[in-house]
Amino acid sequence: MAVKCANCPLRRRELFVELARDEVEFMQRFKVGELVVDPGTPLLMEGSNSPQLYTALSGMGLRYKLLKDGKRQVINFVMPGDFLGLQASVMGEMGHSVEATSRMTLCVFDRSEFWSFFKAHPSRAFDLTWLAAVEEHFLGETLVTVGQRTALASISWALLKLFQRGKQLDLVRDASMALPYRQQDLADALGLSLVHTNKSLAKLRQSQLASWSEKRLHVMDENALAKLAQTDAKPLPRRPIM
Amino acid sequence: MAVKCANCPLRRRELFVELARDEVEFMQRFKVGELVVDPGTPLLMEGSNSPQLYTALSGMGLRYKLLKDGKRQVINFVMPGDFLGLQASVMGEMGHSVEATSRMTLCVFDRSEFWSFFKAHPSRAFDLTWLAAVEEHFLGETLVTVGQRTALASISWALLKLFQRGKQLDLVRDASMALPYRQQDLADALGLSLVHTNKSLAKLRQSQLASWSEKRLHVMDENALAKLAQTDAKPLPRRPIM
DNA sequence: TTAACGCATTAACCTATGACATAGCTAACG
DNA sequence: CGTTAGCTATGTCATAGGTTAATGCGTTAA
Repeated sequence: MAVKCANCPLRRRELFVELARDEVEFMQRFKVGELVVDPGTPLLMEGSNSPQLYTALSGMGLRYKLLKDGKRQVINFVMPGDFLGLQASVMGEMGHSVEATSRMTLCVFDRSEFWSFFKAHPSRAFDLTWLAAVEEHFLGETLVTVGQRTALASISWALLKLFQRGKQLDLVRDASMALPYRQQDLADALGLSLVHTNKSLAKLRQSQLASWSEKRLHVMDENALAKLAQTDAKPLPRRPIM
Repeated sequence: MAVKCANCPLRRRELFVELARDEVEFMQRFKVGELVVDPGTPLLMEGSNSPQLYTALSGMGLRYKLLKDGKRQVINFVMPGDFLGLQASVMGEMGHSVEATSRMTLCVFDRSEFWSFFKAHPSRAFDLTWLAAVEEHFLGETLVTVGQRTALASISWALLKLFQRGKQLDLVRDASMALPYRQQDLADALGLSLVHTNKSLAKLRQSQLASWSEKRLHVMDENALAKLAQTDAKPLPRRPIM
């Protein structure tokens, strides 16, 4: 049974900006249902123009691109609140694929009504653009990481970001959260080899700043971790949720 | 004397989707003038919330981020038709800085009217989102490059993209175009050292596929270059222009 | 005219990271 | 209970690319 948008617990999280009541009602009209998928399920395919639009409600996943030689670049980690399918809606095709890495539940929207976001509700159209800008902003930071930081700093940065995201989604208990990814996923996100990722994770664990094993991330010293990652520990900017 | 939007020659280039007449008139109302800047001029600053919004009309520039240790990541190369300042408009601050690397002329829009794009003209709001999605798409490709490709392939990829962009902007004559960047700029875009970039450029020159020197890029064999870059030479998708 | 500067180029040397090989752990399955 | 498959962990060796430094060359500034 699908959650009514009016009762959506996710939307109330600290990370998200508040919606006016009429905006919530507006969204409710587009919600056609909920989808629950198992780990490994592909949700969107690069190059496709699929009619689905989702907001992740729970669980996690990956955005990624594949090269012809089989290499994979993970573009981003999908967490609750993320909006999936925007590129296909505006550009006509997805620039990357998306798949679940844990059991996920997704809010499904009717894309044939997408255009009415723009026509009928300017504030929601604005938020859509905002979301795209947030994504662009984050990809810029990722590029800095992959291009300029050392392996250890990259890994620290990635774990820190995931942890901050988790905190604001209320996924953290006792400085620890579930992180349902494989080391290979992180390696592919940072342009590192699996082996080197593994070794760097070990080093990080020894440093007592953070540890990630058995699908759980523990962060012992967020500030020191941020320092190692050559960044500051300032909270993530708030953003809209669809 | 500023060009009237109705007569804008840039908008007619192959790269851009066509605008309806009323859309052109709508844009004209926001155009407050034109700006001409010299090489090296900063246009937007990371973290700032500047009131300017630009569309590049001619000349080139860079989007980049700086790290505290002085390293720089070039996020993207700015070419005619690019829209600058969107992030600040929706998120409240820029995620990167922008500066000119050649003499540039820019179309200046009044940001205080930005909101009326959404309220008064849904199709233009849609295009704004489209632009953000295009940028996100391109950053994804860049991430693949920096994360997965070898130095030579990265450089081939970057030169190919710049060349394709140039072609569609009608900047290419005799398989060659102006490319007003330093080797350091390309190095910072691809996460490579200056020295290694220089050596790889020399190798590319020897291979007779492409050469870039004295601020001019020559592409002798686009398909072979694409192959070296591990990509295909398909034309860039069309996109809106503001 | 010279000095100073920015940029391209080259060479010598070094290291962070990748590739390969192997082994152990855990979960699923018949 | 043994087998298989997927993942993590570690050691050794190889290399792509980084770092440093020196040279040259054209342009600007005094």
